[in-house]
Amino acid sequence: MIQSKIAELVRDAIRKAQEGNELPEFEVPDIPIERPKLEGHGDFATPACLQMAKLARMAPVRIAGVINGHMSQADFVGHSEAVSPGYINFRLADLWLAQQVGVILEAGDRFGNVDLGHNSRIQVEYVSANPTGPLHVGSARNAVIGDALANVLAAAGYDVQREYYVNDGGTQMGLFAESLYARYAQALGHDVPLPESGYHGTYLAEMGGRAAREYGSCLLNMDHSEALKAIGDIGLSYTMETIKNDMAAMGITFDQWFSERSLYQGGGFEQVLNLLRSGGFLAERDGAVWFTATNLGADKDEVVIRSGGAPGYFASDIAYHYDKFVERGFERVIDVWGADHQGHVPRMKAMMRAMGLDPERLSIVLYQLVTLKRGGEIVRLSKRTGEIITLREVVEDVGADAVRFFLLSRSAESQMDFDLDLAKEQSSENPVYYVQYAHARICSILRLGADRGLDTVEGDLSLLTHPMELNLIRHMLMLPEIVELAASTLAPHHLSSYAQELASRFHVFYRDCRVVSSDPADRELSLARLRLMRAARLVLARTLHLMGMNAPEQM
RNA sequence: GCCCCUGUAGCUCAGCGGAUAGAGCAGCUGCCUUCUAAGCAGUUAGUCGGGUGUUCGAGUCACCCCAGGGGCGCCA
Repeated sequence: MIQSKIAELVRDAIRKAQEGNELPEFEVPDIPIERPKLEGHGDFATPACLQMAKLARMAPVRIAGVINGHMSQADFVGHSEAVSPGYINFRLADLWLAQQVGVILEAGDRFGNVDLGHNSRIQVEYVSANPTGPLHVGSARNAVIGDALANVLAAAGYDVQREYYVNDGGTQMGLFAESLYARYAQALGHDVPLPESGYHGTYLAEMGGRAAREYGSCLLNMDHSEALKAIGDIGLSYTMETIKNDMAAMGITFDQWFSERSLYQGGGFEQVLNLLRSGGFLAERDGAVWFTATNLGADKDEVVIRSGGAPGYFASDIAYHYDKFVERGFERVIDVWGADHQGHVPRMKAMMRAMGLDPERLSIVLYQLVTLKRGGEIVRLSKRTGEIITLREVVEDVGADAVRFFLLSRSAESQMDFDLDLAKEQSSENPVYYVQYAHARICSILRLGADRGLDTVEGDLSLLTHPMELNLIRHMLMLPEIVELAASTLAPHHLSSYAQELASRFHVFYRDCRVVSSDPADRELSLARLRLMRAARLVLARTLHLMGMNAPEQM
């Protein structure tokens, strides 16, 4: 990346200054290259001289002046200057910038890629909501963050696998089966009450009716535990069907749907237990088997096998992560969790240590829960009581792209309100359309160019000298930095502000620069600008796709 | 009580230890005979919750306090 090339120039200049005795000898520290906030400060700047003042026993400005005096020429640097209080500012060369349009076009869909991952295998596990009903809106943030993260990591050079963990075992699943059985029996005219703590949503009554239609009364004659097992599997297939559809409505597809039950089907679970036991990480207490996480830095121990003999959820988590790292060999795993599970994180890290794995290989991205509102009123959600707003409703109401953009425009750790009424009202004012509109406008220009028989390949890029052309190109070139930032900090929200700024620079360009001109004298400039448009479209579309959004050709 | 996250413009939020803290929305004022006005330009607006430190330099790091959210189950 260009930053490292600039740092190299600076290091080189320092060395020359030292050889010429204009600077004293000292160990040269790392040279930070940053993006100045103010446009007047150039494209890049280094505050290195501020840090070197002590080492050199000179005023920072003087150091900067000396170093800048020894700066070598480079095709990408148009100008560098030393300024008070001791910065060296760099401005990219206009011609070099213009030529980058060709570089972007050549890279095509790969523009923006960086090699952080060296093709190492990484898994992103997200959504993973209990299969006890349709997805509710709360899962939307998880889905959007996880999916964009997976996209960004792929762009950053990782071999990414997307996974949904299906909690098809455990207590909640049992309750679900009992509740559905009641609804099924009711649909057939039998007065079977819903369990006290069961699921009361209306969707369950519909599922009961469907089961009654599809399977008749045959389950009623079965042994009750057999019938529960059967209705549970039927319900599971129903919910997985809707969950997959809901995800598809958001444009999300998983590489694997991993069944919790499958963890107990081979001998894998016993193997992991033995591993922990032989490491001395298990203890019996009150008839249950505990994972002694407190010995590994966590604040609490955790039950693995309940006193009734059934494995607890943490047992599944252990076996599941063992499977991820050891059986399937992922080098890194990212779990996307709601903040209501944050207390669980230290035990997960402890588990990694107990299994002899570097805890750094497991990253848990926590996002704060979204407070749903309707006309300013907080909407409480619970699948059990049936108070539920489904993800599908919201997607159909507000639109998948708007939901994605909104949820990606804030960092995961920020709490946010999602007012469903407001989202609908504002949808025409939503920034999502601002960005997509820019893309549609570019497409419109390209269409006109094609109509006039102008090609988009031959243009002479050196004709791109207008400040707004260069302003646009400057920002297009930042995509790789954004990908690197988002991937290394696991924070895909950086994409949305980048997209907005990119769209803004295009709109300003559009105002000032006519692309397809009817004046024959402008033909060469038109061709050059059409190439620019093709590159701009590429970068904008790539950014939208990284966010999981569509890049419409018309609006 | 203990642990985690958050507190930045009227509202919703960006902001990798660096220069004069930004955007969108809302408000006000202008701009369509030429590639989409879902656009552009101008304008109003901040003790960065409060305090003390660390540093050449703090919205950013540390500690304390205040406020909001979440967690502290043989639920997941």
